[in-house]
Amino acid sequence: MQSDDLKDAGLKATQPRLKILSVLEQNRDQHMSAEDVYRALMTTGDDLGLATIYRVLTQFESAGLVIRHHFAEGHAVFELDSGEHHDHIVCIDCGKVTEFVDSTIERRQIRIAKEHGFRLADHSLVMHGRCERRHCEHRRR
Amino acid sequence: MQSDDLKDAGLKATQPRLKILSVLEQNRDQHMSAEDVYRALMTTGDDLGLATIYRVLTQFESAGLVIRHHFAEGHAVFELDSGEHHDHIVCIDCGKVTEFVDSTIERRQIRIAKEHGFRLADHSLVMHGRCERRHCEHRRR
DNA sequence: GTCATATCGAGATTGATTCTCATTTCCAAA
DNA sequence: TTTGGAAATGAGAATCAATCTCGATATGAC
Repeated sequence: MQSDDLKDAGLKATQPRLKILSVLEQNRDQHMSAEDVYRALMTTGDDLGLATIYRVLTQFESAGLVIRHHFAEGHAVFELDSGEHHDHIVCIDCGKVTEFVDSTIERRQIRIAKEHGFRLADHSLVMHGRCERRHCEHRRR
Repeated sequence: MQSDDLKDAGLKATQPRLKILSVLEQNRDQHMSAEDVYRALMTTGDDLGLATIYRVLTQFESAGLVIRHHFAEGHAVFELDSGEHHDHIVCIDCGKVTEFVDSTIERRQIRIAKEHGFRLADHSLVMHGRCERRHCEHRRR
């Protein structure tokens, strides 16, 4: 049950937090911005304050429930932490995000980081390109 | 001569643009934010408006003179386009940026992108990690 | 149920960046 | 060289995402 997830994370199981967690679970395949979560809750009649969304998402991040990404130039996006590491390709034009894992790159990544004096403990890798035209119908907001 | 660089790029060779270009050239090894450029010019007594810095950097980017990066969460940084492609590792703690090129990763990168329907024409790759403690003295602003 | 405490929400605030528009600069033609 | 008009600049207002403040409210241990 979700309220246990929250308690395990050391957070009280409040209505707002449960609602936000629920939205994230219903959109496991998406990367949602705070604004996205806000709007999703609006449509179901749960209008939480935007400040709360930001605060709770940050708490979730600290608790290891979600991962925060800074893909595009603008706003941060969040995804539930599945526990399975993966990297991302982001379309420069439409913002579409695709996940992938490539063991060759994983390996070299760690090696290169080490060569340059970096510990990749908390690593992430983002590639930027342009996706096929047909995906670009929904332009970046 | 710098004014020719500007003209070749289709930009009038104005004083502000020459000054900004000059700052970037004097800091080829750095990644500078608009604010950094602003402060650098302050110290030499050339106080351009911050709006001008932002506007000119954007023009330089469109003209292909500089590359804009969005490494950390906050502000964008710029570097003169050397024409030689390279990728970056950014320290999560102090913001230190290191450049590298790895042909294995280059190759797989293109392959992976293609497999996922992306054209990597204008690609960039950023890794995030933590650099050796001793580099972290100058904390991120 | 009661209470101390954690949490919430609305609105103010911040920080980076962009926009507006009156003034200034550039440059090519006279 | 002077001049006219387009392009560029600067100061400050506006914007946008995100954070902070603080009085009001909900949570959960007792």
